[in-house]
Amino acid sequence: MALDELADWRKSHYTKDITQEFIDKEVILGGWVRNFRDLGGLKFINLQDKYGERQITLKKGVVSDEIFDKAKLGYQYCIMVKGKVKRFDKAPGGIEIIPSKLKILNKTPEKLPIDMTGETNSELDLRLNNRALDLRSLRSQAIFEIRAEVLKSIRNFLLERDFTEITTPKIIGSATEGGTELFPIMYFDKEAFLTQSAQLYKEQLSGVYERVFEISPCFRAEKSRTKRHLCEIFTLDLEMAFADMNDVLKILEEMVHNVIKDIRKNKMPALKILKMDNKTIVPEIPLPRYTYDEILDLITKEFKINVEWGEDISTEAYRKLGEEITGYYYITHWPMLIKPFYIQPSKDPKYSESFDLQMGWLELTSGGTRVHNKEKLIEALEEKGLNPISFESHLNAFGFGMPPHAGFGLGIARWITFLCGLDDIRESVMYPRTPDRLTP
RNA sequence: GCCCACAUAGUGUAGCCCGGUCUAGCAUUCGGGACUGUCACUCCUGCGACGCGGGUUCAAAUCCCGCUGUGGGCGCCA
Repeated sequence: MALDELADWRKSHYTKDITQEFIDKEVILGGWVRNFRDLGGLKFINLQDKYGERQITLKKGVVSDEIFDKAKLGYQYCIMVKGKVKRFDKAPGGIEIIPSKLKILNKTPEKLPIDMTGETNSELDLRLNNRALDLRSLRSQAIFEIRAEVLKSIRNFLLERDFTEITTPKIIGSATEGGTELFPIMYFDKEAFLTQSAQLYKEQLSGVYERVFEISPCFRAEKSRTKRHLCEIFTLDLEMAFADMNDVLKILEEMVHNVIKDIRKNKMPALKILKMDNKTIVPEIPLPRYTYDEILDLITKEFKINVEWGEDISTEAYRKLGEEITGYYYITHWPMLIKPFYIQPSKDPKYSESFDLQMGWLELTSGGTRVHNKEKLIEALEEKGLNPISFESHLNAFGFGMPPHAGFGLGIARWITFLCGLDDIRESVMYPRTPDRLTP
């Protein structure tokens, strides 16, 4: 059977728009077949679009024979329907569409590569191989609706508080910031790298726009094969001038509080689909604060896990911590030894004005007060064994009245993973990049 | 990078330990049929699989080796 042309048909509404006020009105809906049931003289189509679904009902004798016979549909066929909105109490939402015309715009193979019925759970790797299809599933729709709400809520929250959204280069010339491995690329005839963070640029811009944030990708060339690491990550980077760590702690916990409040207010159906409506709850603020020393005490004395002072906390210890402290909490004042050069040391220089925001066993955010004095920054670079010459252009910005500033970086995907109760970070990214996956 | 595990129809699984009874079971998808209020419709019926290569054995989905793929843990992680 030949497919139909779009021709002059245009969608009049999305499924979510069709409310009781539309009764007896004609609408044109378009989308995909989520479910099709043939009862003989009666057929039901669940048409889904980007927002939800509506039931299309075809009763023999009520709709034309032509359209009734045409309605032989498979999962995820792309269709458009012109029809009248009718009230019917037994229909989902009390509303159904009685079609006068049906267009089949595209078909699918008889057997789809992943389960779209909700009957079985296809493996994540298989789902990712067929991601454009998988993203239409109820579950994926819910995850990305929540992600969209998170991003919207973050932007609203920050813009209302005089933050300026910035964009900084993702292609950089030197790989000297330290820490993680970078992806080298060719920039015409020069070697260049994909950026590991917006750190240096956002600091510079805090000396211009005072309060700045950026939501953008960063790249980590680490062959980390875990359920919480990606090679291309999306981070919220925030920096505030005329502020220190305490101001950042406050604004971050307010933001977390607000975002979850917005999700519960606007995305409750999505939370319910993910069975997180009782788990993703608004945390009380201020969030609990522990110092690194207090956490270390707990780990070594209560959990009997050996972590030396000045070491990072092992995965094993974090997992145990997550069992003990289930919600969001801060760990502050990390040893200067394991923090990057731009972090401000505390009064006792063994410690630093730094913090992590944890959710259970997962690290969500790192941040702190930054060094804003050029001479001290040069000293700090040298102490970390880095060459100030290669930071010349960055240091340059610190010569023109750089204000005291503080900030943080937050892993968006990790947060989505936690908010949606997912098992694997890959599920919270539309097209995740891992050491083993470069397509789709 | 290191260690461990797993691989059965389109999808998800049972069988493997203890070789023969497996002509490989089940659910769903898919094909055919019945059905005018379903919503995971129901019922009848049919098609469809042991990752690849080698070995042991009278006999291999089952035991052994290699390869490939996947999963998990650790490490790395501004």
